[in-house]
Amino acid sequence: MTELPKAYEPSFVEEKWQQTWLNTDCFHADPQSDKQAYSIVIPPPNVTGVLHMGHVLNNGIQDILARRARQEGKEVLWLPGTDHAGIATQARVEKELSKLSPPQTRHDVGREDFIQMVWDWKEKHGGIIIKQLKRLGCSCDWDRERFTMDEVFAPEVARTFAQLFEEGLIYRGLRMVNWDPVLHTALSDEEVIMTPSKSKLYTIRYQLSDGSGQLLVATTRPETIMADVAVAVNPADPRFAHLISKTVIRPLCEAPIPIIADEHVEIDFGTGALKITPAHDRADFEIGTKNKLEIITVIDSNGHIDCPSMPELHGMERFAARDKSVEILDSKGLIEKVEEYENNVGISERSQVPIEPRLSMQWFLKYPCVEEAKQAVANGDITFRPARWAKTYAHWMNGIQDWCISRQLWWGHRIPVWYRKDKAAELQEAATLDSSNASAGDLYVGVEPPSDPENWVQDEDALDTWFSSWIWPFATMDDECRSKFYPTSDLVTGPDIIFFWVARMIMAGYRFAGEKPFANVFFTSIVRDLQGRKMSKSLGNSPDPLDLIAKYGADGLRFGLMRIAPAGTDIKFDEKQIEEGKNFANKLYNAARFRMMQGEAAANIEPQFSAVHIDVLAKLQKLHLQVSDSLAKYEFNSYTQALYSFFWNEYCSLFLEAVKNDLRDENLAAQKKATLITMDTVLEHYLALLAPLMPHITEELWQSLGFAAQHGSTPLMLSPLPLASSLLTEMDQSAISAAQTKAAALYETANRARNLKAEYNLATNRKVSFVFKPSCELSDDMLSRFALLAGATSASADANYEPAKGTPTALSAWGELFLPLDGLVDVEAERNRISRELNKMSEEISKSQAKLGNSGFVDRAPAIVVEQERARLEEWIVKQGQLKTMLEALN
RNA sequence: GCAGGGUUAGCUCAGUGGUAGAGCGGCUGUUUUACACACAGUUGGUCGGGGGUUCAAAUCCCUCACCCUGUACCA
Repeated sequence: MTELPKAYEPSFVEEKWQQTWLNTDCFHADPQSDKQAYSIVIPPPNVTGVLHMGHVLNNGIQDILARRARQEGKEVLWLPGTDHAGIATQARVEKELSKLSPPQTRHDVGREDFIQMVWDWKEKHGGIIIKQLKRLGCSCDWDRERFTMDEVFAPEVARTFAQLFEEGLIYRGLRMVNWDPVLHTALSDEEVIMTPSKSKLYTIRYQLSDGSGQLLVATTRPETIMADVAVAVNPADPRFAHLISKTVIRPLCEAPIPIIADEHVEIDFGTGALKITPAHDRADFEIGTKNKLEIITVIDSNGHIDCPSMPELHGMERFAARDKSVEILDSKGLIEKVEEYENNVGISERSQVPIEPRLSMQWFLKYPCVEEAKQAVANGDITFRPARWAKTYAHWMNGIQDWCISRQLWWGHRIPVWYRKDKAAELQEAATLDSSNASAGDLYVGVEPPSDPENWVQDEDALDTWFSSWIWPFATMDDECRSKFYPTSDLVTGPDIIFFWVARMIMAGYRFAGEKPFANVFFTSIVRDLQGRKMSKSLGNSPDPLDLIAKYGADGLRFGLMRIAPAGTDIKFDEKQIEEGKNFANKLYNAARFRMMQGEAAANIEPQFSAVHIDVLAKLQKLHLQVSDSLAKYEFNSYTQALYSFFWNEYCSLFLEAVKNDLRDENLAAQKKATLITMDTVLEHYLALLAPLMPHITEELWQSLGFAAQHGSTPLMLSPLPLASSLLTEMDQSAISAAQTKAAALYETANRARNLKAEYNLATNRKVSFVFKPSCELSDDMLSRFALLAGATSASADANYEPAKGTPTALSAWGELFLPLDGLVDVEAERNRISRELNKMSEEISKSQAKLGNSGFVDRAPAIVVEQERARLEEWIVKQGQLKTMLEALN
């Protein structure tokens, strides 16, 4: 007998197999293979990031897809890598600098040294997440790991820029952008989170220059008044028509400014008059441009007031300046009223501070291949799952705006643009720069620096991180790899980056690789805490997956999370679920251990199969179908659930309990052989079906149960999937169905017997005997399996059985069932029990009769449904008769 | 404002027109030689409210409420 611990200990086993897989190159993709290709590129996590629950879900799904594809005989590339994450990483290192004494900034260090520091930091702390992904068991081709700034990828980014520039799609210009005053950089619209916040709406009196009265203006930003260049009213507003083209006195930095007419002003909002501050508001900028108004800037890049002519405010932080300017206005008697007000404020995703709309010189991209990208999703060439995300995508694509791709950062891809030294100053002030300037020889744009670098000055800015990740699906591959594995098969990612990443990759794919980047996009759920909040570091509500792996094993974590991952809605994460994953692993381990304890079957004997053997094999065959079906529909929770319920309920609770005696009783050698063969078949198939989800424990058991040895030492992860069609080959369908019916009757009858025992308060292990007045032929085989399942010492069939008065009885698929208790039972109680059952039965019968008496039902319902109802009714009537007989026997 | 999703047992969730389900929890019993990370039994639901379609509605339609998530904004 094999000595094995009673409980499964995952950590040793998991790390052992992770090592083995890596050492034997199991995950390596061969572009020269003639097998069908299957490929996924990983959504590259931030190089400085650590694994969170979202990653576990995301990469768990990708691993299932990749491993299953290998089993199906495909050549699988799962391409891993990390993202340099410009802002996040730079901010991380700047934080370190600020901790020095005295605190330093990147400017103290200088560009080159600072970038070197980030690289050093990346070498030291980066890539933790890669180790964590390996610990999760991810079967990525680690030899092909890419980094968005490595020596292969970086030139591709520059090449992309250069090509788009030449096409005239990239230009530089003075535009209103989202400015982050803490990080000192522009942000794309997608990086700004509109957040409802409580603020105040101030109504301010602007005096007419001619002294004939005042104009009330409502604003939330009195600190920008010094930059007002006009007040606008709606031309259709009769209240103000007579004022248009008059002037009012700007209340701070006093000067006359015109009253203009513009349709953008809402008549019904506020006072109906809008102050125009082109330098500090997006809409005002447009109105200003349209009306050719001056642009006055009074807030600097730090978010401080820059207005020397207002010394009281000059240099103040913007929010302090707001209070101060209200104070000043109030002292002049210019505040009409102050109201509480809720409006949406744009918050920087990165620094969490309100962004400042600011006029600045930035690089922009007009997206390429927008139409193709739209069409691809609309016509199903690229499938989105769940499908509703296609609508979100279409909505964004229809309102698509030019992408601000420059960031005032040092860590990242530096913009590959050089200015002619003698013209640099002039060029950098130009309102618009594009390929026409390059053709004039003033600009150089290219992957390599110009050949005469001394004559050129490179642009200071870096590119938005997403400008590198949008080419990830093809720029990570060399030509050979691309010809085999591009376009990729599936992309698995979160819906939160549908615009940041997915949409942009589609456009880049069409533009640069001539084809869609992937055939399917699966959007995962978002993992939330039990209160429904998004998991975040600041809330501290995100469990560390590594802790969970330590506690429950990577397999347990994967299983538990996948089981609650619905397709389409968010997950509320509950650690209990992960514990169940661990319990399941333990169950599987013990079932395998049980098999190992039985040894091998005698060679010289014919196996004798019973209905329960055939039944479990038929259920296994069905499981094969459920698994392929669920995976084909990307329904990972139903895949997991099907695996769970087959193994725990069908195999362990029913089948194993019904066959245990075959293994114990030495007179049942033929049955034992059948049982061992069946156990081996089920386990072999089952481990393969489960392997994509729980790769470690299945690999371990594959080995210890001897399946690896039988297949020439092939590890499970490289073994082809056993076929459902290889099961029950020698039986026709009707024989299988007959066996299943027989097995179902056995299990159902055993349940009745257990219920009966419980009803009479007999402990599970109380030794009892059952007697049947059979309604069908009962073999000794079936009776002994029944006794085992029911926890009885014996069961017998006796057509002439005369029960003592009051003997507990039940109806079963096998006929009347008796539990003789030697007169221990109260006749009255038994009579009551049967009467209660009879009442229940009568209710069901009348309900069913009413239904069948309804012509609407009989005529319109599908024939099969009506038939079922009739059969049910018939069955109940028979049972009713039996119960009546039982009741009479008691009297 | 607009769009999408959700509301089913105490909890987490399945369930696309035909007798309301699973796991966990609760309660009762069992250390029966694979597993107490277990086994057996059992208790929990006007399927968010209202209306409609239908012989039949958790399921389809309308409406209301509440909760999410996007997205657009008026100072």
